[in-house]
Amino acid sequence: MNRLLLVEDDMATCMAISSFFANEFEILVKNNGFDFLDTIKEFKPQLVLLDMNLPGPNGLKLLASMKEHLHSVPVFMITVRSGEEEILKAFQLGASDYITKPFSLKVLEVRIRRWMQKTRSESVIQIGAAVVDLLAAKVTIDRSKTDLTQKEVLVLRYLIANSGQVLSREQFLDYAWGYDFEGTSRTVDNVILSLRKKLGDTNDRQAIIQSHRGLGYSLNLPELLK
Amino acid sequence: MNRLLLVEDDMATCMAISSFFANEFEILVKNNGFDFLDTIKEFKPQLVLLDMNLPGPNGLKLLASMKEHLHSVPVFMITVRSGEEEILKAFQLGASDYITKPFSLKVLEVRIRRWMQKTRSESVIQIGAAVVDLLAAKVTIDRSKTDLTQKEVLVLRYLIANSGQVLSREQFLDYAWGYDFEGTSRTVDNVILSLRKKLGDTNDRQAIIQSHRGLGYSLNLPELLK
DNA sequence: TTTCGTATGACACTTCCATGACAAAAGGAG
DNA sequence: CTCCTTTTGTCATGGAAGTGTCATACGAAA
Repeated sequence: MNRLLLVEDDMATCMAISSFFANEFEILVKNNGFDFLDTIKEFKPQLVLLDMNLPGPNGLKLLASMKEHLHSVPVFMITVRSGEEEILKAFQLGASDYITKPFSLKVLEVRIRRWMQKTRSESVIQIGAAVVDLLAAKVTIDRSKTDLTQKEVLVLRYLIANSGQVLSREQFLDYAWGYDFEGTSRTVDNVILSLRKKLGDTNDRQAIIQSHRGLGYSLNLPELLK
Repeated sequence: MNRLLLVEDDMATCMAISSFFANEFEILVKNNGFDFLDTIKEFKPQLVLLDMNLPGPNGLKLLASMKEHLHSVPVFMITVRSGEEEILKAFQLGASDYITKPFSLKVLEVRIRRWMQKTRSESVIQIGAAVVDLLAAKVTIDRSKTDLTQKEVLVLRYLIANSGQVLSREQFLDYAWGYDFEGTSRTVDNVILSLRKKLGDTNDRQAIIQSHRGLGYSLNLPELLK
């Protein structure tokens, strides 16, 4: 699950955001700007929501100090003020987006998702006729539940995380078995096989887990955005 | 110079934007949504600013129809209305950003700049009428999708990586088959043949994959992304 | 022990693609 | 322009490699 660092001192906003995204992201809330860099290094968030007005160093200062060292982590600035100067400054310092209060949580969600380049990172996701809960390792299809084994969860998570892309058997082995594993390609095939069974997949041209001869497998969700 | 397509019926906004960006971008202004797709195909903008309220088809419709064919061009929606539904819809349809009037021209500028820097590293490429996704091993042309085989992916990747250059059959064989492969030249030809079919290519003077007698093949992209 | 997860091998089946044959096109020489 | 050669376009086909699937063996956990 993706990690989200929220740095915000207004309790109402904190509560709103963290409860709204609770199922989607692992959220760490900080109420001030102290120890900002250390927090990021430890928590390793995929994205940071950063308030402008904070006790301690203010948002722009934090952004500046952070972008010196950790260039790759995207930062969304959040603020009640929306002065042009400040917005420009924020973008100039490397902010990825700039959200003005009050804002819609749903809109914030799509902006975050778009930036993470992941359309779905929920733990519960619909795959064809099946509803998959990766955390609980369960598949529900037509009201009947099936458990997923460890390997099945790993393989499926990898498929979902890279949905649409063709993944080679080597990649699966590296991800789910470890780099030192000396397995045959049959090993991956069999996990795919059982996944297909549990997902009620068909293995034809409309298959959700598609085979690509000589390349690997890919997960093709029917309608990515409905 | 980067090209910017502005589709907007309010003259004041048009004037403001086009004069502000005159030195930075080559701007084409359209006052309505007619001939939208054709305009894009001819003008080949790096980015589109699209108003929601237009004479003719409205902004969301245009966005939807466009994203079916031209994935790679980022679109910023511009509007006076800012209903949550509409914003969500726009993002779901593939909008890259959503700007609410009135807006600061300078802020618009940094948002545009930031997005132009971001779009360079995409795995989805437009080749003629086809949209190619090498990671997904897939070609979309007129809404119908075709899978690419292993050899097709390799050859096409090599063509794209060296687009514009003439590549000999030997080079293809070395890259996609391996140095020790003892194949005939027909082997490469057949892959090129099937690629042309899947890409909807013509094999004439305007062909995208061009033959060079005695030399090899080259990929000629119409200078959309360089 | 029994049970479950997992890895491996066997076998049938499917698909790709290398090959060769021939047609079509391009280029060069006369 | 015409003929001839060389190169390329295109198709059919057989073989071989990749894959689906099942049965089985092993080990860990209950």
